[in-house]
Amino acid sequence: MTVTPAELSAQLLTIVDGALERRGESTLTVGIDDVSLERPKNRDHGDWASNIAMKLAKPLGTNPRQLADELAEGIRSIHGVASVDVAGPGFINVTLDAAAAGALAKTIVEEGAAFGRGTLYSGVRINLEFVSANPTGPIHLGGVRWAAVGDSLARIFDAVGGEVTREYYFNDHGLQIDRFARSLLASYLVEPAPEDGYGGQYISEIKDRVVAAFPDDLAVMPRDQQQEVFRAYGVDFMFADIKKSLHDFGVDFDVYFHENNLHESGDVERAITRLRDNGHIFEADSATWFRSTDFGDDKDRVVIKSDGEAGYISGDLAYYLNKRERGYERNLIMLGADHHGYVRRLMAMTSAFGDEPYVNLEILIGQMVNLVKDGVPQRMSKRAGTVVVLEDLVEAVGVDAARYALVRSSIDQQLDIDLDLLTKRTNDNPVFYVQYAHARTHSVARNAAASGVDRSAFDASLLTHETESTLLGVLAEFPRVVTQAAELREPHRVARYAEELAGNYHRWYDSCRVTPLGDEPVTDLHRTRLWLNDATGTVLRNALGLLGVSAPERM
RNA sequence: GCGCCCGUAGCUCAGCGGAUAGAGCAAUUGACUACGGAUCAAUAGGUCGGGGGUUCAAAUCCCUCCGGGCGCACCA
Repeated sequence: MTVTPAELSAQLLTIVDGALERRGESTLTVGIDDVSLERPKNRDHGDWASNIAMKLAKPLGTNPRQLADELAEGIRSIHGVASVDVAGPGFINVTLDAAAAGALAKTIVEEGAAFGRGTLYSGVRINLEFVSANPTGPIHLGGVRWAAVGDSLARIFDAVGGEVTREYYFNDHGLQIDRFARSLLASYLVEPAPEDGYGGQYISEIKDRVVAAFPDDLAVMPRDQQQEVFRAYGVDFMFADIKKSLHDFGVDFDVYFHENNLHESGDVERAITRLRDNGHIFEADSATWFRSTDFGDDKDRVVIKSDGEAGYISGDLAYYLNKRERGYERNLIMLGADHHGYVRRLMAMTSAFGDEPYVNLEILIGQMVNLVKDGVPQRMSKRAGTVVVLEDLVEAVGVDAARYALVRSSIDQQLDIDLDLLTKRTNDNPVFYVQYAHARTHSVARNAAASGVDRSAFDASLLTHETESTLLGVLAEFPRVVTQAAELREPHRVARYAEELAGNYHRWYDSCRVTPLGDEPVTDLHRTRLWLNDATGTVLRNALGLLGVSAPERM
């Protein structure tokens, strides 16, 4: 019978409640989070530790060690607990017996891909918008980061029961697109690129494709019609390219939402009307404004400009309402640090619609990606030809290495990408360390089969080696890591966990053999270890899966 | 000036208010006639940017100062 940290926590909660009851304490409530056990860094402190006695000592007006002793007494009677010690200022250290801890290996193998999944967002409809790069050029390094992180986050939400929609906001309305069209046209007419336009090789390539695809004679058309052709065809081509490169990167969106729809469907007017009805709209300087300062924004925002055109925020208003009407209770948008100024106005909008900011709408701000060469940050410049786009990155290091490098750091941290480093010194990217560990589990399993070791027996009490109990402890943490990554919106936790697991596996491999040496007989210890080996492979595969990184069986 | 993020080992970065702050790379030294050496073991390397505060306990929370990045339009 398996003893998981979750079960242990639940039982500890009962014990704590009992202690509170004996004291006649009714005002103090203790939740499951308060008693969640942590894995001590130091092995001498047992398999699991709780600080609950220290937390409760003060409100109860008691001595933490005394309380800990009392709780420890109860914990000793839990099935599978080998020993309980009270240490330091009042830590309760729990050591499991080998059989109870080791049973997990079998559980994991039997659960397979389901191990690690949770229920945090069961049935919750989540809309996760990310990348959303303008279709005016290929996806740059920054956008690639959001692609990797966003997709991984979506996988994690899915793993904890969320009904996730990956959404790409396709900005096909407004000035940027005009500039793009004018740039294509200029290229076609062999004129210099517009001052505010786009340059680069891809412009001329797209131009050629438009010319090839357009059925009629472009040359005889008036200039404004030519530009319209380049706009319509060019955007489609660019967009198809973006879709394809994202797909090749392992990122597929469920919804590509066209901003134009919001303007054409009347959603924008409806959104403004709704705000007006709620009294949040005013007229000034012949423009129409949203009084966002009523909701904490630092200035009011123009929704209809004095020239009658919709202000930028109008699209956001309509888009948010549209998402809400499509039934998403949680809407997340990932943006780069250069957009962090939007957060306040978008939260003001959320409040103005009567929703709860930071709950119904959440903006995840990720810091910028720098291209580094020989330790020196490179200014990414189109003219200097130092722009790195999605395809460049994948071509240089491959999808797995690229995704892993982008997802293993906190998004709060600026990220340096050194292509030479990632390419030449592959050890600098721990993805290979993790993948190798996974490949090794399969290699071991193949050898085991060849030596006649199978999973016909399982005796967890045999898993007594130090590296085995450590490995089991790490395996047991996986579900919590996934849940925490979902709660905090931090996929990098899964990557770091995978590295830790891989390290513990390698160490175990080094000291515990699954296949017998020479003519030694096959024993139940070998068979049981095969379960542990396979369990580790399963968890490594599950973890890499959450990152969108492959788990090769051979390397 | 205001706002957001960052400052942890030589470098790149983890670190959920807890026990002796960790990993990879780089450095030094070991381990293959043992399931793959893309591995493992060991050594060295830290005023957790500075200063206050809260707490039984602070890298973690609060205040402040100093550095670095980014942003503050009737542009999108």
